[in-house]
Amino acid sequence: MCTVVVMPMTGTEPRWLTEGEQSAWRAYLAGSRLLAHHLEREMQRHGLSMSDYEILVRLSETPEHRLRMSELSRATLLEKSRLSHQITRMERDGFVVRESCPGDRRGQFAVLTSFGLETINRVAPFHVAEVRERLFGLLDPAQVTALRGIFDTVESGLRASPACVEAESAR
Amino acid sequence: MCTVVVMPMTGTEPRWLTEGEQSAWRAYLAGSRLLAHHLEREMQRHGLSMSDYEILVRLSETPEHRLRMSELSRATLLEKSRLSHQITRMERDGFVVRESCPGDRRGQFAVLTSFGLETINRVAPFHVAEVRERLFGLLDPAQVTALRGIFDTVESGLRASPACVEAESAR
DNA sequence: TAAGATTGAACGGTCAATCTTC
DNA sequence: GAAGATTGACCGTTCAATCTTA
Repeated sequence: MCTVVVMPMTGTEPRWLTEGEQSAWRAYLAGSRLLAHHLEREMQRHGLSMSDYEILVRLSETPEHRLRMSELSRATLLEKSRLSHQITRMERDGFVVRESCPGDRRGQFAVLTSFGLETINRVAPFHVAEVRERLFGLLDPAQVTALRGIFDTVESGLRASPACVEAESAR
Repeated sequence: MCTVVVMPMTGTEPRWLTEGEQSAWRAYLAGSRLLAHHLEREMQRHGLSMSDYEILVRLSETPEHRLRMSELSRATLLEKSRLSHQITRMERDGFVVRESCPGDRRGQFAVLTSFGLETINRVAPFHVAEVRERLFGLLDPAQVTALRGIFDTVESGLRASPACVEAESAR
């Protein structure tokens, strides 16, 4: 919940949210927060954070099981310094290794280890089951379609904005 | 993005997400993450974090501009130890003060200061404008309704689950 | 000079332990 | 013993500075 009061709309540029928008906003904030916390806690039962998991997924989806740090940063929306710390921890835990990049000596690859691959293959079904149990299993097809439409729109809007281009530079 | 691959459904208990679910899930993860980061950054331009903001809102909505720590914890879904640290910082910054509770000597109130009230009144319109620009201004009425329905459902589902009752104890 | 990437310090969140009062 | 709340240590994220190669 992050807005103050409901007020009547005054024209083409309303300063407040309508009642419907306000209740939608509060539902979104509460629901998405609870869902994120829940998935994080469930993931911890397998010894992973959601960041760990997402990186394992991204790497496992590439043919060579490897991705440049900068590409991984863009794919996951993680700031590059955060990703660097993250990969350091995952290297310590045996999920990935770093390899230098032949064509560009500034570049580094994050490469999935066989242990990392085993881990993602083992854990993924549990995670999918959670997403199904807590989200898609509760929604009808129209809601699934709406969910996609809403957040595709939000994403496009933000990617087109100057503020986002600015934030790109950190990735 | 947090699921592995798309596979055909096998019966009543599908182990994977359908293509439609998968694309909805990825859109949600990307869009909600970008939106949260954007709102956080915009809020920082006013010298507040989103947590600061939410607490100021909650306190400003009560008649006496005060709330017990435990109530505030439940309202914001913040773990009680996190809330305690948070209020310590906000007290340092002059937004709130702590007051002991007459009827229950274990209890503490977080109380909005006049500076805190001025701050929320000043900042709220900017925040509402951002939520409008980045979310509701891009959606049609049916999408707003769907957003509420989806996350009300998610919230109800999680609140009813044993895992959530367990997490309650930290609040 | 810009791009790719890393580093360390500071900050915020989490966890377990603690303290007081009911 | 349980409820309300706090504390300090640890861990992850952010920010600014840095380093290397293009």
